[in-house]
Amino acid sequence: MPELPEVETIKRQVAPQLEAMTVEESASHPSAKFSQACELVGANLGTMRRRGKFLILPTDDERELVLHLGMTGKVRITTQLTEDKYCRAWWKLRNPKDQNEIFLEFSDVRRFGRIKVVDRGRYETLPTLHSMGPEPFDATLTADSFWKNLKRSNRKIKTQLLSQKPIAGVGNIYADEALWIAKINPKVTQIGQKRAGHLLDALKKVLQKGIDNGGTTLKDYRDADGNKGTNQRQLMVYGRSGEPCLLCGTELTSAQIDARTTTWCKNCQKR
DNA sequence: CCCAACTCCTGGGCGC
DNA sequence: TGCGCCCAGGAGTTGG
Repeated sequence: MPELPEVETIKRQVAPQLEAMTVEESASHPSAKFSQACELVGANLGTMRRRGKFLILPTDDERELVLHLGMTGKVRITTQLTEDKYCRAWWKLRNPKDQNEIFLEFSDVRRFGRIKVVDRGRYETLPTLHSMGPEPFDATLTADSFWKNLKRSNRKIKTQLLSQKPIAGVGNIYADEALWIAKINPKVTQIGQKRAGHLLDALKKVLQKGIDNGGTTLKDYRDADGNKGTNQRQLMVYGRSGEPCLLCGTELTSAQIDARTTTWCKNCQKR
């Protein structure tokens, strides 16, 4: 499940190869989730950026290609179209300087991913992106602003983190890891200012470590070069239900919180 | 506006 | 070996 570190890793790999390329040809899966891909033909590409778990590729005609990898989405750049029954869209790109030709491919087994082409900055059709909270490493995100944003909702803290509103880019893995580090029970609905600060520190720490390790590969995730990340070796709680807490030895608990498997230590993360 | 419930998808793991 | 069942879960949609 690509979260911020996985999407950031992919962005860093492909952004330099796409810049200034011209879209010559495109094809996509017929589903409305992917079919807008073809609207990009004729455009010249700018610099890809990441916002939360979304990849955004601006064009010189004031539009943007918006990609979301969902659960099993993969992005790669090739010199020849890959034979792949799960390829949901591809774009043939030409470099106007040296006439070199490459393909940008979007593959997604489970089709939870999405491809949109929008006018620049117009994200009304992408509600999560439209109301996305601050980037974790943005200077405007402080312990105080984070705490004030969390206070506005009375939903469980785990649910709030996954909503993308208090902070962008956090998914199930990094949410559980950060809550464990900050010693916060995932079911609490309100936390104090000081604990909010600890949680923000923990989130930044686990996300930065995830980026440094090239992402977490549990099963499906691969970077744009087809390689696995190594952050799965660093996980403290995710996927370790029933195993001992690495801090106190207590058997880790797991339960569904708003239909998401959540793992935590009942001793270290008391209500 | 907020929120809860439901939906989308398919490979892989499991029990029998 | 193979069948049926269930699981993984981010974000869009819908209705209250």
